[in-house]
Amino acid sequence: MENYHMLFGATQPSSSTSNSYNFLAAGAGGGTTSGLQLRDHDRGQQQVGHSHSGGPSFLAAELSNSSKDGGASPPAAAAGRGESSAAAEADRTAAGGAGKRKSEKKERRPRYAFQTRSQVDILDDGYRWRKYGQKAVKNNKFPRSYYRCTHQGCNVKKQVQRLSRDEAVVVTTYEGTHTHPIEKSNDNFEHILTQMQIYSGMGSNFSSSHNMFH
DNA sequence: CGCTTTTGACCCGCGC
DNA sequence: GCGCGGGTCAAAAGCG
Repeated sequence: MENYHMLFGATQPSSSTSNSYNFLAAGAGGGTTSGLQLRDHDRGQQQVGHSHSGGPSFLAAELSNSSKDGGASPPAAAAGRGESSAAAEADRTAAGGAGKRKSEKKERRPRYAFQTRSQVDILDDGYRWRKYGQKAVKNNKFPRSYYRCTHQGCNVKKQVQRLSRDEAVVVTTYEGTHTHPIEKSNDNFEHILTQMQIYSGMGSNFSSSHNMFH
């Protein structure tokens, strides 16, 4: 499909009081990353959706606006104990004491947030995910679910959360890029569009859906 | 049977 | 230094 390049006006760097409302992920070939406020991210998104040009990417606002986390959140960085996956982490080393995080070069993990309106929490994006955790976050009444791509060597993670404010809105945050092709046909992708509508918290008039993907 | 989900514990960074 | 909040692991249960 084409690229639905919808960049937002980007707006100003806000960061002033209240929620952070900036960053977004651009999608598609014309992708433009506008100011992302997320952490690393260097590869500038290499197609999230594989050959399909990534598909729509949107941003999410207010994932947690309590006191901390004005918009940036700790980059994960493989904490956990013990080894974890092969990919590159190893930092923690055996010394349980201070896990200094030196890592030299491999830490680039782009993050993309989408905000969609859907009745089902997990949208089928063509990849297979295994849930590895679920936690309740402070300001939301709905728990946040953590998924990881099951493909070997692919450390893409994703977390899904529903806003307590709008039960209809589901925020999906992807972290990392897939290193393998999708296993499902993309036709399905259209199907997923049927079950949700892209929702933009800021503009609100992104035209409403369906028209953009035909 | 194999794999996914479930669920409590653990761990870590940061704020106080 | 302690506590909170959040992210991940790992063991057992569930489901196809």
